[in-house]
Amino acid sequence: MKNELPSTSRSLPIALIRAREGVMAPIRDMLSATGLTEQQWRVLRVLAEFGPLDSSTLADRASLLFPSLTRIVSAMAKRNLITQTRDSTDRRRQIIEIAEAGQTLIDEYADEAAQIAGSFRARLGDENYEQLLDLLAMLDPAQRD
Amino acid sequence: MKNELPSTSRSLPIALIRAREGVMAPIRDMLSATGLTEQQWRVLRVLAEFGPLDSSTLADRASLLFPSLTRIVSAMAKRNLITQTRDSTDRRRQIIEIAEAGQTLIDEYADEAAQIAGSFRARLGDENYEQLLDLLAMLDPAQRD
DNA sequence: TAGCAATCATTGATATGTTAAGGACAACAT
DNA sequence: ATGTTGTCCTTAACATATCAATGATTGCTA
Repeated sequence: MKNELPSTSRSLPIALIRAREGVMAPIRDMLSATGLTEQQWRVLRVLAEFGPLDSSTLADRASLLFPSLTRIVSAMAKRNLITQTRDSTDRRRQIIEIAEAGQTLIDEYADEAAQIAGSFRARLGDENYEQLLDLLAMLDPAQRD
Repeated sequence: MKNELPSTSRSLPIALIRAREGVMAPIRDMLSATGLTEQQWRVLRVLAEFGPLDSSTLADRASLLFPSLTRIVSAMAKRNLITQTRDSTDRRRQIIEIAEAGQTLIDEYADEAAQIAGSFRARLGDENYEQLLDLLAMLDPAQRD
């Protein structure tokens, strides 16, 4: 039996890309005022929520690959948005913590970011929004079990 | 009234990224055997489905920005996967068409790609899968109206 | 305790995403 | 026919994604 490729208009990868474009557009508009990239914002968000983290955990929670994280963290440290500390018991590890300037940015833009998030929830409706998150989680390789 | 930022674990942008990772992983595994990138595969898929297209339409249907498309198309033309022709009536435009080698790749891997797509549909169930596509479409800026 | 494998992180190389600027052509008004 | 404006596409510049290779430590083991 032969499987037909779905039309690209009903292709899951393409639908995910387009949805992401739609969601990120207003966020990027907001971020352009901060000088932060989307990924840098994600790093700050995670650090603000969970406190100091080692690189592995941070990479995991911000959904960034290690090589990207290395470069992003290094750029953010130069701007004093975060601090990097070597773990004293295991010098391979690195602890990353949000710095004052980073926390200030978060505080300054949290409201606007929350409003953007809220606008998408409003567009879909609460129930659809929650279900979308649940369905997306089912595709997340980290949560498959 | 104050909006709270949602926890990153229930953040829509992050959920979209992770879902995309999960969906693309097996596709990338497949593509590694072809020497195609994910985007090149998408270009071939669109051209195979719709026939020869001008760059704008192709960019739109493959969800690629123009600068990316320029580079991708140029790389694919070098490998004779596609052909580029200047539009005779409007020399600004370019018509892009799948070439024999490109069509061969599509034919060769269509089954495997369809099976991967089918496995995600099976994981979510038909109904959930369709609803996911519908919800994602609601976030697509091109379909908002 | 010297050697080796495993872990954590960085670097390199190539492709793409993103924004801004530029180049070529077309359509239109004067 | 000329200049202006708009459209289609490319180039440039920078940041990120991805995979592969390498460096730096640690932990284990003979």
